Amino acid sequence: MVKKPRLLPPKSNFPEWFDQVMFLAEIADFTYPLKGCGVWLPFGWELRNNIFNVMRRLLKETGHGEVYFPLLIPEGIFMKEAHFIKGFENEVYWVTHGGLKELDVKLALRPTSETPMYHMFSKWIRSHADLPLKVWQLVNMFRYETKATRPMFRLREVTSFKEAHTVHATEEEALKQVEQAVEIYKRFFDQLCIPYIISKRPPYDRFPGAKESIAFETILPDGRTLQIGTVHYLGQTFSKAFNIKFLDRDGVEKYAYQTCYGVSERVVGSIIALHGDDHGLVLPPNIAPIQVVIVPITFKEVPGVEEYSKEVYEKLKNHFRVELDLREKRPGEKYYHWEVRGVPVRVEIGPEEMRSKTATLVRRDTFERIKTDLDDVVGKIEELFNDIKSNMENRITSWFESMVKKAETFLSLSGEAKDAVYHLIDENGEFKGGVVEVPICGDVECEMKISKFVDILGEPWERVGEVKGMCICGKPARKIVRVSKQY
RNA sequence: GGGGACGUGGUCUAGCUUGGCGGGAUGCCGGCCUUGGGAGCCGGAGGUCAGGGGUUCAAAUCCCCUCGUCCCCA
Repeated sequence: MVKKPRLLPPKSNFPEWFDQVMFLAEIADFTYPLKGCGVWLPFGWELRNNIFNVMRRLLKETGHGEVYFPLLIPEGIFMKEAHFIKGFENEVYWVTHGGLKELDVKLALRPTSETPMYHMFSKWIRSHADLPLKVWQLVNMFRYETKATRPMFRLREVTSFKEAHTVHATEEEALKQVEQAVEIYKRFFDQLCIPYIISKRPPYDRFPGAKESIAFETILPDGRTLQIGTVHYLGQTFSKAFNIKFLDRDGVEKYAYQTCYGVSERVVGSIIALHGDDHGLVLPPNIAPIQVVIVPITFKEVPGVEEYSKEVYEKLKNHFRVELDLREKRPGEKYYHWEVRGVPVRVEIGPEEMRSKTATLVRRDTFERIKTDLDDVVGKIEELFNDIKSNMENRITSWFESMVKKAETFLSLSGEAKDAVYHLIDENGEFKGGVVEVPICGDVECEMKISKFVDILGEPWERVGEVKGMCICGKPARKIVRVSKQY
């Protein structure tokens, strides 16, 4: 029997729960007195590093080199591409002073690194043999958000911005790279047990300067969608602005084709938000900072339990990230302590286990207790890790699929609610959450009408079959768009 | 851009109306007792009441300014 926790609000109260769990699980401290900025705490930072190491591995496997570019960008470089300037003019921090002296050239704090990178790319690239160029970095970036900021999800200092940038000789190659980027992100989110949909953003919602923008979205427990990754095909927009040219085999100098793709600490927030429960975090074992915790249950009149728990620790320490909790606290308090931190497996060691040379394993995801012989404990935990991961996947996937619905039509022009709106809004007009796939004719005016009610995510990236149904305007539909409410 | 609310030990908060010893909860430290789901008891540390100025015999409290945070509307 598992008791209900007292200190953490129930997850059904998601905003409160999220803020509290960040604090109680020692992920981050957002009491720093600056809007949109927070402090990563050791446990949270380790979780963040484990998550981005999954990405690091994937990018290395696919031939991306890790780099570091400066945070400060001279104004002249920042201002080279018109779409880009326009897209970021409202949210750039500018450094204007060095000490007391006003700077001759003001400096932007990067809101993303296209401009400094592409300035350097134009120096590095001379011939087709220099291509493709594929680099990435994990850095902080700054955006002067004017809307309400939220820990992990909308920040003024994004501390963990993974941005990859590639340069190619041909459009065909660059488009192939876009597909590879999508594949990399799929594998990344799969390994983190984050469910997603992939949508092609409509032209008016593309990254500034991009020819195509593809977005990964997940759905948070309150039903709103959260963009967790983007892949952009840039064409020659930036190569022309930054003069990224190469001499091709045919002796002709040509502008290169580019792509870029990014994710941020929103993935950390998503894992916390999607898998957590009333007891706190539930983490996939592969990224959990502590994978196994051993809690000895000692009695004054029964000596030897602590020694036995150390024996168990020695058995496990070379296989897992293990913590042996010898603090002088009662077992119950320790259970709550490690549960809120999402430790996947707890090992309880008391007099009974000591006598029988066994261990009691408790799964974080289901609280199920499993007894095992000490000799089998390593294999049993490995087995449990697999079970936990697939259980987490299964239960989040079935929830997620139930949140993505298909509609036959949107709503009539008179404003009368029809199919699609019923899926998103209840009888009282309250947002129910989720995503609806709706057939539309493809005229921008119709999309504009729809976007007065909901946010348009774009068309599904995956091939869709024959499109049926009717657009808001009454004409037969020719494509599908996904709509929702976004963060 | 416009409007509103708030700022008190680490965290949360009472006190402000009507000026008069800054109190509690939680967390932290020490001790006793205990340990199979946050137990209990005793003791203790911890404060620039956001900052500055003003009114007053006296300001967390009233007035002004600044800073910061949150919320609502465009």
